Amino acid sequence: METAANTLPAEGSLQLRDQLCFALYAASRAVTARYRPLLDELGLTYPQYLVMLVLWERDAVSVRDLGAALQLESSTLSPLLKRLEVNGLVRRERRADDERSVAVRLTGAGVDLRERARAVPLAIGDAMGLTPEQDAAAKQLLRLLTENVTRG
Amino acid sequence: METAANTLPAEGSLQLRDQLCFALYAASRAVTARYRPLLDELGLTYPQYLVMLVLWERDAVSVRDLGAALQLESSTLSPLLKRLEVNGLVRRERRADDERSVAVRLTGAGVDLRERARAVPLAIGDAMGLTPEQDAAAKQLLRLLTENVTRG
DNA sequence: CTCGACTTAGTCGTGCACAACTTAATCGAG
DNA sequence: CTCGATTAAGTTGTGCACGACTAAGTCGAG
Repeated sequence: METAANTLPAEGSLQLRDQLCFALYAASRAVTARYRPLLDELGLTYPQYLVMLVLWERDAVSVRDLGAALQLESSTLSPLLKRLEVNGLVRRERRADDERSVAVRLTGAGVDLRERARAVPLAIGDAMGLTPEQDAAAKQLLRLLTENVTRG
Repeated sequence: METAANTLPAEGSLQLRDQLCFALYAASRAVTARYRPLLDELGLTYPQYLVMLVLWERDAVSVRDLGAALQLESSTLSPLLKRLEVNGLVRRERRADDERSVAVRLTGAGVDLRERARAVPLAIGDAMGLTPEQDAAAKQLLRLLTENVTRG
């Protein structure tokens, strides 16, 4: 309900503060920054954490399917997965039935990390400080936005 | 084939698709990707475009004030500004009254680029496809989220 | 005036993101 | 079966982002 004193949403404004894109960019970096100290404790970066979320849901995922889930290119995932492998959280092996494909699997350490990670979304949800209604509304709007912007 | 396609059983708090943080991260990258071809025409990256937005509003801004406006560190801005300078869009000069500070100023080409950039927010706003009410609601939620997550 | 604390830009190292490209494996029309 | 098209993963180069650090200028208490 920002009216009068707050707004001048001119058509085609080049004002930084008017732009949804900047609010989005700033919010995304602020949230990632908030995750950083928590994920440091787990030895993960934020994109690595997202990969682990996928693997904790369903193990033995191809690089292709990881990319589909996270909307990331193999050129981003391949080095990231190599770092996760060096850190002992995943293994990679070519699939026998299709040698082009690589199955990414959790190691014991990768599986074990899940329990320590359970506190993370709770802490972040707390820091976000949105009501359940606001959280749901934000997710809905962001998914709509992503959908529109991706297609079109 | 055999394994499930894209079903999402909502059971745990570590589900990727339940997390606002992922919706935010994906939306931010999707919007930036949408900007890319438009900004390529102007010879700008998305963060460079944000810097230009600030300079088009108010010229002769210090690196410090750019950082405050965009929430970016000097370690991000310094190389970015150097690239803008190489591309002929800005000049940098130490302030006479405080030699620590650097004033970033638009060149003629930098000023001229503003008119060509006017079409960009219109095209993006169109691609986002949100109603004015949804756009306002998203901005409000994202600013609240950023505020909460940054402080706290 | 002096010297230590603070401020401002900037450098360096690490890790994303992504476009363009490469390599290797699989598929499929003829 | 064959060979060109397609697909999967990875490599390379560029440009953010940010933490840790550095160099240089400014300020202020004594």
